[in-house]
Amino acid sequence: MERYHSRKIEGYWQEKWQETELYRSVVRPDQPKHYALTMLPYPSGDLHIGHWYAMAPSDCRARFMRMRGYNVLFPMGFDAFGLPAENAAIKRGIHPHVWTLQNVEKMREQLRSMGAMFDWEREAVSCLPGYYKWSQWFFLKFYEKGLAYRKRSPVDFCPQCNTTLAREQVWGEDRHCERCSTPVVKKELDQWFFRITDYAEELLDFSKIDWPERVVTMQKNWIGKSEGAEVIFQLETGDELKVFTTRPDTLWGATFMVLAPEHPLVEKITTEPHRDTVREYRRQAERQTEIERLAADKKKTGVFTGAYAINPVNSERIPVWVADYVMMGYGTGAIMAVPAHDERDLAFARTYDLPVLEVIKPMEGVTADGELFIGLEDGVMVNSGPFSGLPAPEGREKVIAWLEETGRGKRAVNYRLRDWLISRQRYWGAPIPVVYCPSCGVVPVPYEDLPVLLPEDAEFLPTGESPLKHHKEFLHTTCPKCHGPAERETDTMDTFICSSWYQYAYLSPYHEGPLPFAQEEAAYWLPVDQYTGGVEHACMHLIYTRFFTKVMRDLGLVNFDEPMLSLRNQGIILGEDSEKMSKSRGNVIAPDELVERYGADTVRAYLMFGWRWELGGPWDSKGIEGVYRFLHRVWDLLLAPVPGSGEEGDPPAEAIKALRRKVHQTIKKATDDLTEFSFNTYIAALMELSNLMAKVKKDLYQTPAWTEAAESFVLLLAPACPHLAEELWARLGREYSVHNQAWPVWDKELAAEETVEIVIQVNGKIKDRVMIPADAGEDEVREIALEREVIKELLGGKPPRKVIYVKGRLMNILP
RNA sequence: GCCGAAGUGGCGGAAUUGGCAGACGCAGUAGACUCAAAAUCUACCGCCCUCAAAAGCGUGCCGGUUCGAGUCCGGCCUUCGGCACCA
Repeated sequence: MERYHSRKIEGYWQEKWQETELYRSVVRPDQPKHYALTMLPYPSGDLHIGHWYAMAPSDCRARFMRMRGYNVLFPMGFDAFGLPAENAAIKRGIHPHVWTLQNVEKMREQLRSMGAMFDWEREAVSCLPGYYKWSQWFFLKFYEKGLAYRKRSPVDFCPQCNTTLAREQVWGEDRHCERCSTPVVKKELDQWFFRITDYAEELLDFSKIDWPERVVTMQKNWIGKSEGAEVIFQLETGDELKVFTTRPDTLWGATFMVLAPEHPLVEKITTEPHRDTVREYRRQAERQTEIERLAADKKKTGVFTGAYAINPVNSERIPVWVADYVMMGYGTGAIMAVPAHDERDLAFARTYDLPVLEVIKPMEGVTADGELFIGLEDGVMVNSGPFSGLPAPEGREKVIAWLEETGRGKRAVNYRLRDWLISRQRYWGAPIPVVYCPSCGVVPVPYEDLPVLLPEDAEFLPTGESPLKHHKEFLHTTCPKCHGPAERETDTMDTFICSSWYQYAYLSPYHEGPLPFAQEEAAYWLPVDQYTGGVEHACMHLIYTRFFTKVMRDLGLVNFDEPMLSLRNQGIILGEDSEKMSKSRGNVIAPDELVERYGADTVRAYLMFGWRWELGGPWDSKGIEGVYRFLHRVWDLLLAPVPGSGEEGDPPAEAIKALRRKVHQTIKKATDDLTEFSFNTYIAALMELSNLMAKVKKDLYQTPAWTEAAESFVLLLAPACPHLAEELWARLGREYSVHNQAWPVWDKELAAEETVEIVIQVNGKIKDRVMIPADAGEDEVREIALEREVIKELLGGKPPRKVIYVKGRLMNILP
């Protein structure tokens, strides 16, 4: 008999699927829809095993939903702008455009070899003008709504990538670039920002989405909401100094003020005798942030300005200091220091011998850790004038009310989240559609002039300035308003903008018309039902795309609040040495070679079977052999005839029952597991069924029970191994295509066990096992159990004190 | 330091959510087939003691709740992620 030959059948069916447009997804208003989406790849030119690990199980899930009767949209595209293309150009002299499109072409082929149900008619490539026209369109809409603005400020700059970065793209303690791991430096630049902070509060609401707790927590931490009060301190110079505090109940304990070195008031309020030291300190601080932020020895330094502030609650005169432990970028860039109840303030006070005044005492029964009551939120206010004696949480509210009444402050909320810096000083991105006119100022490019085309013939050398700046024809333009000479913005947009709306682009790629996507498609498919991808995007892409969708809703483009209703993260496949895969380590697993050797179906099934999907782990080249053997066994099991079958008498009724039982149990298990993304146990269940089928094959081959088992098996296998299932389906004489069949339904009665083994415990220890009818009641089981020799002996003729019975599982007898 | 996730055989991992710990697979051992090897098939496969059986031990550690704990509660330890002078 012909053996399982993966390469032959996979190529054949991939062509057939394409010819018959099996995976075209079209709007069918009478059918429930399911929009399954997996994160789009960057076209690096090589699909690696991580892509497979993300996409193949996602495809399996999408196929499962399709068989369950949903009209499924499962699109694919490319996040095609970005640095590697430009770097390749610099290094090897290939134009980014050529490099990228070649890579897209290659990866398309690699993706096809996976046998996924992607609808290629909906493919979108973000570097094509028909796509980035709309990325620019969104910029203009954001600008119109006041959500895009230009501002000069100290920003993070990656000296390796030669561009500024968003706060989200700066990682780790050493504040390195997310792409190249180089530590970033600060630069004072004019940059475009998106006002994501306007949506901070709404982004904290996760009630409408089923996302992993992990991602929700990371986003909550990232947004970093803290509630408290803004308090106004009068300075003796007559200036007002605003500070943010989460602890207005500790106001009476404020014994000094601290300004960030960059605080605008510093220069103004510093008195003559202190001017030189303060200036020197500021210079030092500035240098330090640029040179080495790593100095995490946390020694507090600062200088006195000579100025004094008046504490609004008790009119105490308190000194104003400058210190670099206060950051300009958070709150107001100034704090009231309460050394008695804040660790950092205490360290500072100890260093410079400033007074420490205790205003919160532990509640009765609670003892403070040290001599002071640092950081804890409960306690009783003391030394706080009329508020003394109040519990601290209540005090906070009362003090805020009092501040508001007396005009000395107000309730305030602060977020850690910063506005999204979207300017990049690179060539390979969508140009920011703005013109600078000497007489009209900042002028947005009119919608009808979109796209602002990226010129092909730029010099993309990494100078730290945008290459477009040196492209004269691009740079020089006319003002859309006054038609006088003007200059274009030469920075391009962060590629995360392109990926913030790609799920909408797939609906009608490169859409022509007044809006970025077709409304009739949107009305049917949106929002995304199931999103899958890596957790590393928790605080970047996944926040940005939520932000985009909320803005789109406010623009009237969509009528929902969240882009993706459900999200699942896969883990990471490591090299066989348990290290992260990398070319330099030489531990990279190439999927193309695996497909060549084992076939796509084996690779798919192994990626599902080998690990818990959300965890991932090290590759095991022996493990994939096991799955390969399994698929070979399946082939022989379903296709190899049993010589002389059907000749000798009736098949045993018990075996038939057992087989049917297993089939229906497996249907249930597979259904539950795929619903829950438990791919490994789903494959294991198929293996169990095939093991049983192998055992009973010689007795039951070609009986109706066998046929039912065989067909069910193929249907259950179809989402995981689409090619093999299609081939088996055809060879079993069924009509094309297996992927248009309905998912099998399990029959509760057939799946039910007739007899079950229950465990008999005495005092919680297993002493005996006995088969009982599954529907036996407690009394019946008790009778059987107490008659067992072992149990009788252990009880010594006495009646048991107590008997616990768990139906169909166990009986625990206490003597 | 704060937040989160995870610790189960030699390995990847199961365990209907409080009820037979180790499904399924990898690796291993023995056997069958073979001149031989590979492939395939069959059996065994947590630890300890034992010729064997029985007993005993066993889900990171310590304690608790319970007839019964991998699962629940309290306290630790380790690993991996995220955040971090955020006022």
